[in-house]
Amino acid sequence: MNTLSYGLLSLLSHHSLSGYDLMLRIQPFWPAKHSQIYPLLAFMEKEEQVTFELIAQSDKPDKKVYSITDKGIDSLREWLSVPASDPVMRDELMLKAYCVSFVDPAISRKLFVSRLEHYQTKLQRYREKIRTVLSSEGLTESDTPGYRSPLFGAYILLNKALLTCRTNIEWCEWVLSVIPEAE
Amino acid sequence: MNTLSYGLLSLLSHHSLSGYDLMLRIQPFWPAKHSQIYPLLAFMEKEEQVTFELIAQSDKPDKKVYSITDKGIDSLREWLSVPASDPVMRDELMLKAYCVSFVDPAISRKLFVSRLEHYQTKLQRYREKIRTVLSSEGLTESDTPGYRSPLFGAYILLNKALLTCRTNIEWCEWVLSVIPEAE
DNA sequence: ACCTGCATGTAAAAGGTTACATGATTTA
DNA sequence: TAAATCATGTAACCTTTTACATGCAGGT
Repeated sequence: MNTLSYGLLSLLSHHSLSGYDLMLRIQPFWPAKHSQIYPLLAFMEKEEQVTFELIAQSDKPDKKVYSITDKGIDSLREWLSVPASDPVMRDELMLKAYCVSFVDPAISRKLFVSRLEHYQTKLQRYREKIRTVLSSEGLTESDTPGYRSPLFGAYILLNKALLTCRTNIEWCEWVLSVIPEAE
Repeated sequence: MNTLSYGLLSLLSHHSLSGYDLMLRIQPFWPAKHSQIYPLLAFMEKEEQVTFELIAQSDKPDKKVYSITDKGIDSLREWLSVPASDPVMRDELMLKAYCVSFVDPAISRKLFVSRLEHYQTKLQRYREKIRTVLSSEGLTESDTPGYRSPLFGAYILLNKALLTCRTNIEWCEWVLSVIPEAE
């Protein structure tokens, strides 16, 4: 049971999901490929942290829908009561930023322009997401789901994503303002 | 030559450094242990991206001080002209945040309080760092190093670190304000 | 016809962490 | 006296990515 497996339990604590859906949903918080998820789920099932039900589908391939067990909920509670380990961030742009002076400003600008676009696209997606999540429970954008609401976790995470995106956009724009257009 | 090796070249483009120093300096941007750095440096030396000089020390252990070669500078320029890959962030707290409703608010609060303290400590360190970096070239806090200044990279990175720290502090404080003190 | 999405899996390779190994000096 | 810092290295282990493998449905 590593961090990723607790992440899967965390997602399953709200809804039952297929391995494929789990893979898609965990991306923003803990990037992982299906090749990592599927064997982990098999292991977690053996450990009785999750169970699955085979769902036959006619239009799409059949799927295994996983649910958290009572034992899984216990694991989750225990995991929540120990402090979270430090975040790990690896960003190639930070390594490049340190030595941008070695190339022409036009080349440097491209790096930050494409990153800026990346964050602008993400911001759009998060904005839409927060609307759909809130409206799913009949809430508007000025409402805050209460602590015991099943939406609470998603809500605070989406707020974090929005704040982070905006900060990154701000930084990219500032960097572009201090790199000359040409020399 | 993977991303970490370019990161080492990036650091070496400014100063010659020992493996130990490289390990310490790359931490904020691309966490890596010495056990990963030393074999990589040996490989990079074989590839003629770097050279090293054995420096005997009396008070401390002897060290290998690495320098970037002309071939290394060429690699760096080429690497800078291709777009940076997407950043990868893995934060256990994000996984926990999604299911905090499963435990008592007091337990949840602890998670965010300790993370808040973590970022406050980091903010202090970055504030000191930016002062020492700027004053090393006789600049004050209102000055911005020019694009071709050897300080430019460090300066934009420290600004990013400050912005990110402040955003994270803001978010932790907000989360603590929406988690009840007790139920 | 070809690509994308849905859906599951395995195998090999690369990347990263922890542990083992050594040893002097300084600080608590 | 115990721990931390400086300094380098290897070996074992775990995590993550890439590639291999299959197959149907729907859109361009």
